[in-house]
Amino acid sequence: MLIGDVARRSGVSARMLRHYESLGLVRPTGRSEAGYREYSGEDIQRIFHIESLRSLGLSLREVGRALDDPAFTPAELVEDLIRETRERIARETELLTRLRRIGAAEPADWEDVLRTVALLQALGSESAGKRQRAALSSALSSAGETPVEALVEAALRESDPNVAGALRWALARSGEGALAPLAEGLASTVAKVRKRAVQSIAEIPDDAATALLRDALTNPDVVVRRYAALALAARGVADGVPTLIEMIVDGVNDTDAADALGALAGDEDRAEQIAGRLVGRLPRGAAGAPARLRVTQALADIPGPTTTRALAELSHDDDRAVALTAAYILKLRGDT
Amino acid sequence: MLIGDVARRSGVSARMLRHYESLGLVRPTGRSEAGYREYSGEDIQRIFHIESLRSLGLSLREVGRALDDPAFTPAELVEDLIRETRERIARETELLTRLRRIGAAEPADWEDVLRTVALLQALGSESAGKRQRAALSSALSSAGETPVEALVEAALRESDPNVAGALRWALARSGEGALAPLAEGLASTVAKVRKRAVQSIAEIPDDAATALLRDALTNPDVVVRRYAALALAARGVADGVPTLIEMIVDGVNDTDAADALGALAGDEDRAEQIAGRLVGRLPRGAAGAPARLRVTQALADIPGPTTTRALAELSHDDDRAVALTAAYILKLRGDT
DNA sequence: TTGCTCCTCACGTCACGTGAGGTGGC
DNA sequence: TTGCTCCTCACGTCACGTGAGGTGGC
Repeated sequence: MLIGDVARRSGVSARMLRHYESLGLVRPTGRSEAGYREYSGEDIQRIFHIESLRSLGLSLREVGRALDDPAFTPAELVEDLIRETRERIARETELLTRLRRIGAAEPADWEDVLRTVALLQALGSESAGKRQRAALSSALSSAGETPVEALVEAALRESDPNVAGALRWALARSGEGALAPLAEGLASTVAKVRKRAVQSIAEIPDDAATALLRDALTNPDVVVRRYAALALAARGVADGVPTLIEMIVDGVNDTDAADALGALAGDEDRAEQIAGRLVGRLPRGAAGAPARLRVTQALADIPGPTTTRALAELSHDDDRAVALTAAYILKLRGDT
Repeated sequence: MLIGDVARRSGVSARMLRHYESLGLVRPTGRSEAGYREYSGEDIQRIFHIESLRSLGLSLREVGRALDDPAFTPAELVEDLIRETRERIARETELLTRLRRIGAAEPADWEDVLRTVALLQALGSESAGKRQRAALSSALSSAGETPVEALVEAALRESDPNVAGALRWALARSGEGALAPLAEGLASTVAKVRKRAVQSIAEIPDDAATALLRDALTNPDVVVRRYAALALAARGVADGVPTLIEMIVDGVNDTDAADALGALAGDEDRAEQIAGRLVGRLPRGAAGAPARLRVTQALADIPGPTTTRALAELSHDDDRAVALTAAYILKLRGDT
């Protein structure tokens, strides 16, 4: 078969067939009188074998060794090819993410692109100072210029508290785009990521963030629920009251929780409800004394008759610290 | 700054800096008396810009246009880059799958590799004939030579009934490796894939396949449950009896289901149980007559006193077809 | 005779690396 | 003086594409 036919059937150009020959990969079995290359069936088989190996990513040199050097065994090379392919995929995937973020920022010119590339690079930098500057510059730039997803990713990854603060501030100013990826962060398998997610959401003022915090009250992670409850209380939303009360009973961040309850107790009806719930969770006995003391202290910020009655009773508590505290609070309230 | 310093700080080799210059990308602002290139701060900025754009996958030519041609706007090019990156990832992912399958077959030499490549290619071919030949040759080759995952993938995708049969046969002979990916097929979102998966498992004789079929009895897809029940009955496993009875009542593949029940009724106790369940599901009234007829016909294959009593009653059924059929079966059984 | 195929030789592409042979600055 | 840096010119790499200029077969 002449070279043109072989090229047509194999999909390998005549130029490449000659190139293969010059590398010693396929040597046509014969030549016609006029010097035309004549490929035999075996030659064509060989060409298909070359193409098969090339389709796996072998270089022409490697193909040559594979077909002619019996000591050149596949195991190791195939392993290398797998590793290299994985690495390429990882790199390309990372590139795709960056490109998508740049595209999403709808750059008007290449300067916009360069700014975004620099920002993304700085957000992912090893240097906390660079990350900090990037976060601040992103917070100060006008909305839509920074890829929000990248900010969220950085905020969920950031361990430096100063940088984290700057990133949350930038997120709070970045518009609604942040909430969806932050909601994903709440479902992360990594505890720190979940915590950073709820902290970031807590600093976003709008109603959608509030709704997300409400959802977070049913998050499987108690840390998330606690942050959500505190943040909701600061917005005047009482849905997190049971969580806040548990925090007081359990002695976890109990002064913050007590402050939050106090803030919610501005409304008279709600104050009565909170007082009732707090009193209902008063632990009994000597073992319960520390928790009883915390609940007593929390009652200090809750007005209303239920609290007053409870404090009067607590002022005769078996535990001296509880009794003294209750009496002191009662005196301060001036409604003994 | 001289070229060596610039190279060290920017990570771009001196050779490449000269190359950039020859392409007109960065021209150092000055030259020393001895002809040394002197780069200014702006030049270095420019170099970083070049590297930023190259990191996005722009060619040097594209970088040049981006930095110098105001009409060359990013939107379109970024879109193209995204598309091309996606395509590369898709290709690389496909390559990785092939490489992994080849590696898993543990080829001793490159001939093994070539055989596997050819087989994978044939299994994915457009030509049903090629797929058929590949399936048969894989079924006839010794175990471990064919990447089982590829066979499963082909079997779950195959619409030609002949090829599908050959693939299921190959799978049945391929060892246990097939069950895990077939189990995934049972959970596919595509109905046809689920059906092909259960049909393939049904042809694998070992106990693990039987266990998988048992699990399949609780599959959300009724089609899967039915195939599983039929296959289990053929293995003497009675767990699918309720499904088989529903098939008879609903008139879906009811003769196969009746045969399956008959096969299970070889055991005396089980025959009584099946008969009891069948009689319990006898629909009443004129509207139920067709289903009643199917149940009656199914009872023909179930021995035992419960069946005999039920048939005696059915032989006086209001529906003439039911009554005649019951009477006829009773007569055949010879225990009127 | 015409159009097609084949031949060899060789340059171009892309983003570089690596010399060779020579010179300037500390 | 020595070692370092810089200069220009140019070839090599990898897997090709694309001629140019010439010839053979139907």
